[in-house]
Amino acid sequence: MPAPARTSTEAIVSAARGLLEADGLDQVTMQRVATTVGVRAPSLYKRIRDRNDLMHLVANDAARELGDTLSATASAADPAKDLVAIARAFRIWAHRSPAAYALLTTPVDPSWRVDPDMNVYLSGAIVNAAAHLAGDDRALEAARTVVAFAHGFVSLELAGTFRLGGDPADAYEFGITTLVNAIAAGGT
Amino acid sequence: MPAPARTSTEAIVSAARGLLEADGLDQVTMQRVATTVGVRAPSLYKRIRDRNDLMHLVANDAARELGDTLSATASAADPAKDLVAIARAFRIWAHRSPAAYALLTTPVDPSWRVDPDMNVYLSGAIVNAAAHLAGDDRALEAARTVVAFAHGFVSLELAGTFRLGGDPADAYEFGITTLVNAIAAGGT
DNA sequence: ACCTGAACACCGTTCAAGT
DNA sequence: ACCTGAACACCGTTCAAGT
Repeated sequence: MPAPARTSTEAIVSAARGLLEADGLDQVTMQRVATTVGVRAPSLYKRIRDRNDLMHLVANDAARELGDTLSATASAADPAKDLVAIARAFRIWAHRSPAAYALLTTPVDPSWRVDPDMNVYLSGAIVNAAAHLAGDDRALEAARTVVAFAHGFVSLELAGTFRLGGDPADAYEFGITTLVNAIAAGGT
Repeated sequence: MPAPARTSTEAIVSAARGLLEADGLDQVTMQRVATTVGVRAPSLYKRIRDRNDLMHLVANDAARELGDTLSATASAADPAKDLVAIARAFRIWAHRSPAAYALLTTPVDPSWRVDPDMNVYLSGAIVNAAAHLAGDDRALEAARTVVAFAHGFVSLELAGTFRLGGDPADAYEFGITTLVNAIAAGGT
């Protein structure tokens, strides 16, 4: 009784994320994921509990990737510049992975939410830069404000809700800069 | 050959929205919607094209309702106070209809997006107040900034992404006030 | 130990047949 | 003109049977 493992959890999550970004959420079916990794649907249940669990893993995977990106952006030299650079990297990542971004920020089912510790990791770089800029006691508040604006802007932009006149990149840059200046000045 | 209309598009949309808010998006099935309005699933297709069309109608309905709420909030006396009051009403509405809010702002399928004119109506009160506060030429920019922050904050809050220390209502109030002040001062 | 076909309970959607 | 049961192609998930 041999047991040739023909796939892996990693490959399954990666396939699901690929389908998500390419064809949208409702094309991420167990059957399509299975055939993508070269196996039949029932075999997936050896590695994941169910489809909700799979979506949760995909969300976590995207969060880790975004967290890595933001961490790699901070240079720790100038906190104000870092905060702007992080916000910029945040928007660029979301534009590259719009479906994963939506999954991450607006889980369709509560069980899809990323793990708490992953959320901490995800916001680490921003909170760190905010602490340097605004002081430890105001770090969370400042980080929250920046994240709220950045997420709100990107989310509306990706959803196509913006009746935007000018260049969105300029508007984003302007909003973030204004916010960071206000934080540095002790405003927010 | 009589033809007793046993339901209506309005009743169908209302039932769908009720199910959405009560049991979540994937409980909004054609069968449950149908039995809720006292009919069998195939009959729904006499009034709506398909499930995507139904979700689109639900999103539009929610947008109209939110638009009504925001319009009713503006008093046109003090634009700065109006903007804060509108932002407050925005958050309260979202908290009362979290599932509809998510549907509205993050459509799972592109076909669910609210109609362009409904989007204009939805942002009307905010743009109007912003115009009074910042001038016509900066109105859109100012409105966009406020909406980005408000949506971002509420969205993260509802998704449970906030590692929030203090009272979120206070943090929201503080952020909006700071933003409105900055706009009034010509900052953003 | 992993993989599979068959089966079950569900979907969305179509359509011929009823009134 | 609207409503319905039956049917079709799909889901997610379970499980006994294969190797």
